Amino acid sequence: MATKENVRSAAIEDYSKAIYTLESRADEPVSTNALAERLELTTGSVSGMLKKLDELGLISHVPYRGVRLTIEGRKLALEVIRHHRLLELYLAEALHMPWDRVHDEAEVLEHVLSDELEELIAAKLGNPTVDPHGDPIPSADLQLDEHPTRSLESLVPGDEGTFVRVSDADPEMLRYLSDQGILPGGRLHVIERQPFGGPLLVSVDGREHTLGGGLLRAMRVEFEPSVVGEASA
Amino acid sequence: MATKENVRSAAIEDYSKAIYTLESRADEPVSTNALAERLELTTGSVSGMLKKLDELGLISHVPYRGVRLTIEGRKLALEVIRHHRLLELYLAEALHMPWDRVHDEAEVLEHVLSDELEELIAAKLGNPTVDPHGDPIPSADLQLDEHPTRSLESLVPGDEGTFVRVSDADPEMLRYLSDQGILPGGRLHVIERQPFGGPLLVSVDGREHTLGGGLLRAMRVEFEPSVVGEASA
DNA sequence: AAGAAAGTCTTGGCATGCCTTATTCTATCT
DNA sequence: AGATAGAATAAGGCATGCCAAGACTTTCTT
Repeated sequence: MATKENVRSAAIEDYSKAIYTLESRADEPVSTNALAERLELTTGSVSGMLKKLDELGLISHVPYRGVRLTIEGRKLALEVIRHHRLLELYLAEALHMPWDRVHDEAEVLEHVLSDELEELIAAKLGNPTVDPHGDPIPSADLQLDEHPTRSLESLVPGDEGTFVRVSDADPEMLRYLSDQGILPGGRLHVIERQPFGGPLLVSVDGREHTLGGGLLRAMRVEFEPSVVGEASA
Repeated sequence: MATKENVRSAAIEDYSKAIYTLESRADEPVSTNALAERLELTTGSVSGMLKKLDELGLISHVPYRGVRLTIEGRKLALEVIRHHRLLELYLAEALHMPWDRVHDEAEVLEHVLSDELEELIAAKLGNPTVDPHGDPIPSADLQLDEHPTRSLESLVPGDEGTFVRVSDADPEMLRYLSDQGILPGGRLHVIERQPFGGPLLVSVDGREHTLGGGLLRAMRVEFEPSVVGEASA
């Protein structure tokens, strides 16, 4: 209840964003530890900051049990995520910054983007709904629609869909993908799967590639409404 | 000598920038008081910060005598000024932000602009040399060429030149000028001058205007090489 | 199911950066 | 020399981070 409006700082925004993503991965309270790992801080620091965020009304924190965002907190997180993804797209589209570098840049700019500039950018881009990595951009009123997607890890031979999304966390990975000409929007068929979590042989837009390791976890495809492929092993 | 490289913060950059502009107004050391006023801080804060800037090798500070930027300090100041003016121009040109608002926005962004983004923006703009208010933009290697200009305050009837520059400090003033269609690049003739520091009757691009008060101090004109008007009263 | 070990979280003390106010010092003007 | 304006210092606050010590919880063992 004691929501103090307009208390923001880069740190507070980063915490909110991190809690948001961790919380939506598995819908359960986020642990201090998980947060510390994600933010690359010590648990001590996180613990102290959580107390403050709670006082600010952005989270509800049950000691030793984890935190959840309040409505206010979620709003803040989505604002920052909107900033981030709009900026990523803007940097890529308008300034032709390579997509493996937009993330780090946006990470800083997201905290200083004014509402006015946000609007100008969104308008310039035609109110886009996804960023260069395929991540959905929250709308101006902070609605976020996540399409259901599946990571390549869960696919089996014969599955076929559109490569729509890839984690923006690892620039190397992004650079590799664009070098290979594998880009969101590409049509993807699974040809063969090696056993024991081995690589996947796929074709993307007609060209064959062998993808393994972290790539399988980072890349996600969307199936068409009708064709719902089924995983088993 | 004890220049610690890469120590930057928004505060440090703001101090450097402020010292740079105050120092170049009248070529003499900048007083703690003058700085405090410009930065809207107490002299106590400024005094402490100057000690630190001195230790960082950005200024040389003679207690009770004022400060001057070192080579390093000047470099930092010019970098920030370059950022600021490039951003102002970019916001105005590429995003059509009204020119009375670009200043405040740039004031924040200037501190977080990466070298890479700076380059992309400069390239996009075609390596421009002046910002929307006519302030010169330091080049990539931090050369700044200030053309000699004269404020309207010093003009007399008959003088004629090009309106090239206006202070970006006051949004109201900028809004007023653009409402009147008075924009940098305009051809300006002085028709009449009221006595006792009164207003000036001028024509800009053929339209007559009466300009007085702060406007006369904020607006500057450039004379053509040959036509050097002379002031007297 | 009790107790110990392992894992997780909080607390408290400390550091840094930058600000404020109150006080003291210096320089200069008369 | 004394008044006064300007400048420096001291002491304290807030935000955010760190580390180390201790408290709590979960899990493992028997």
